[in-house]
Amino acid sequence: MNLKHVALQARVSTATVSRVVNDTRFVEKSTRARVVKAIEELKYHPNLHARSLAGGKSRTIGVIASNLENPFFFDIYKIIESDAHSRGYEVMAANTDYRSEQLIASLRLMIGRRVAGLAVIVSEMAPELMDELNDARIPVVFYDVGTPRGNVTNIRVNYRRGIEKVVDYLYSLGHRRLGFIGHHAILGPINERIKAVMDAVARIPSLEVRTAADADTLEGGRQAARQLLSNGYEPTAIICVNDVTAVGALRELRERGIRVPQDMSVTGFDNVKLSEFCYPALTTVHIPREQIGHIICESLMSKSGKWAAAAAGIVIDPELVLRDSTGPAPPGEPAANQANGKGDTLVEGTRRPAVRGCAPAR
Amino acid sequence: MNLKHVALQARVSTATVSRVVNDTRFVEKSTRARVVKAIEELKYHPNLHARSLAGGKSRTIGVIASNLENPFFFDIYKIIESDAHSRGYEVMAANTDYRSEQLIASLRLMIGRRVAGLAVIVSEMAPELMDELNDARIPVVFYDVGTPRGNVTNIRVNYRRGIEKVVDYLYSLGHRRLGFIGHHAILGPINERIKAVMDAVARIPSLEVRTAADADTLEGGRQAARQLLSNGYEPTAIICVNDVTAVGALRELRERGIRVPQDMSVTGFDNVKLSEFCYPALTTVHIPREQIGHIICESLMSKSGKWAAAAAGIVIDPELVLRDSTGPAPPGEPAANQANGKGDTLVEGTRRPAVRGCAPAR
DNA sequence: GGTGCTAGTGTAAGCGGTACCACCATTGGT
DNA sequence: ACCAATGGTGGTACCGCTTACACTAGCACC
Repeated sequence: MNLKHVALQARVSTATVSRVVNDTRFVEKSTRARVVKAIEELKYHPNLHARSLAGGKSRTIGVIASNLENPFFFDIYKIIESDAHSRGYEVMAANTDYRSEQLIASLRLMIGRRVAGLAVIVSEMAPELMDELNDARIPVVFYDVGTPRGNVTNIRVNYRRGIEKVVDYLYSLGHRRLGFIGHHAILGPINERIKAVMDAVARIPSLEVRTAADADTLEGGRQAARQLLSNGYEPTAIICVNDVTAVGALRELRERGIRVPQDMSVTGFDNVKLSEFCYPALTTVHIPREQIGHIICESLMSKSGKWAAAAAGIVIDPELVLRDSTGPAPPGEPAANQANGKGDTLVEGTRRPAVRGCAPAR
Repeated sequence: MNLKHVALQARVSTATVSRVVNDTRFVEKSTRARVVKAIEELKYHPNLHARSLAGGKSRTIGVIASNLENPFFFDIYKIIESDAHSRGYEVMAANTDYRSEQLIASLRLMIGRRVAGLAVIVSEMAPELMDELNDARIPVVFYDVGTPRGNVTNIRVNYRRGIEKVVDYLYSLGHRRLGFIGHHAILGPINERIKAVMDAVARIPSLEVRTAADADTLEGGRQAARQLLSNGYEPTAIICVNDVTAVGALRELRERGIRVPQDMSVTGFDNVKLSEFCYPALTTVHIPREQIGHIICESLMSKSGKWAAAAAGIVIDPELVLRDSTGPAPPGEPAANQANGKGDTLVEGTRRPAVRGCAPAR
């Protein structure tokens, strides 16, 4: 069951067995064959803990995400995993569920495992934790939180700019009363996102907005929509913090007999695959998850720190993707300025001719 | 930054530090305080590899799934994770992407890490691997593959029965030409599933069916639907291997102007949350993922093997869930027997009155 | 005043590998 | 014939931690 047993069986020393297993140095063919045979007979599987301990260096990189259930996170995870595998690394994932205690636990776990690198893709990040991480001397990449320091790289998305594009676009369609659907995440960045929405709206005097929040799930989006619409407030467009919650909101609207986009426009965020497959397809904001994943791997695993240094300040400018869930504000609303005068770079999605009358009868 | 350093700093022995860290035995208050202080000052994080190695026993359980991107797998994973955490275990996940080499790699990884238990939720499983696992003396639970043996428990879903219920239901609605959308999984069980479909159809003489397959993703479902419909074959109902591919198929149909369920009925499988949120909501078959997750944890982590023994033969009988994606076969089809005479247990989903005319104009 | 507990602590033997070093044959060069 | 490489192998000191065991006080009990 361990090296010694195999060595005994193959009548060699443990060192030689180790050489065979790791394919290092020169081992005579016949000896190697004996060892391989012994390994198979004894069904020997090297103890990875012992290996890591003795070897000192780890070949695994950790990924901590807020909610792997959301394809946004999972897509990034997958990229990291495939990049890592192709370089001979393993990947360990951990979910925080937006809970900071869980983040702490996961962080300590990763440090305890002495991972070779760590990607932290969460919205809840306390400064103390960053210190703790910094002292652990592990290469770290943060997405969307934290600040670059010694061994930590930082990738940011200009979320604010993305929201502005959405708001401007909705404004150009004549929408004046907006709703925002967020998700529960008590700490920093999410509030920062709500703030981004508030600020984007505040730039334009005639706009107003109300917010609601629930879990970062389909059901959460639905609940938030319900909450948003339950107070007599009647927005003509709902901006959702991401595509998943947007799909949740779509369902609530459908069940209320509110047609999208005729009666109500809805926007998502992230441009997750699902946003193309739901009905109606979501107007959303594209976040280049693939690129993000690659950058993370690059700065975590490339020997030269050059790239990492370059990436230390990377900020991504997201693009608007137009699909079928947005349209002109319903008539009876304040006169609309239909021109899209903002000069934003719009990416035309797989948009089809306006769709009519598709909500189920109540 | 190891035990010794801490011991030195706190002027105690390494054993005492270990006792403090693990909260075992009796350590005097003042001593403990000194140690804790030293730990914090030195930002000490115990090396988990060393711990596992020295301790001998592991507190982590492994989960290997075919495609964690599919909520079916992820839901089970989440249950396992939460159950495990509440018992003080860690969880390590691995994805195989339906690739058997990846399965082998993941399996060896888990064995190498000496996990305390292993849940294998995949469709690709070669017998040799089962042997290898069996010899590793690790408690294992298989979902849907393998056979119970020494330390392996087995959970099965009567997939065949589920498919029969779907076929019978569609038949009762007058459908005679069916399509089946699967996904690429070369090995055993999936073919077994296609076989289940074939058999279920073969029971009823007037039925015919054709199949298509692509990846287990939204896009894959769409491609498979495209493939299915591209040969001049005109089914009136499409049975999908799971909800995700069904949602993919829905999109393809929508884009072709084929109305669901008026022109075409579509069914999913699994009853994933998404199946309620897509449009139209999917008629599907409920697989109790929560129960499955709990059973897995129970048989992996309960000290008494009683439960495990009981679970060794567990077979789950899935239930049909009716929603909006199925309806009577379009007129012009062979006379339909509208009665649902099969006496199946049907679960009435959140079904709303028949919906009309909702596909976008082409 | 021994004897037997118990609480509190130190010592050191592993856990299963890795990797450095030493050693022994062969070689081949001079 | 001698020495230096070189291929192939064994010996063994760690890696950082847990844990059995030993030891020391202090205290209650005959």
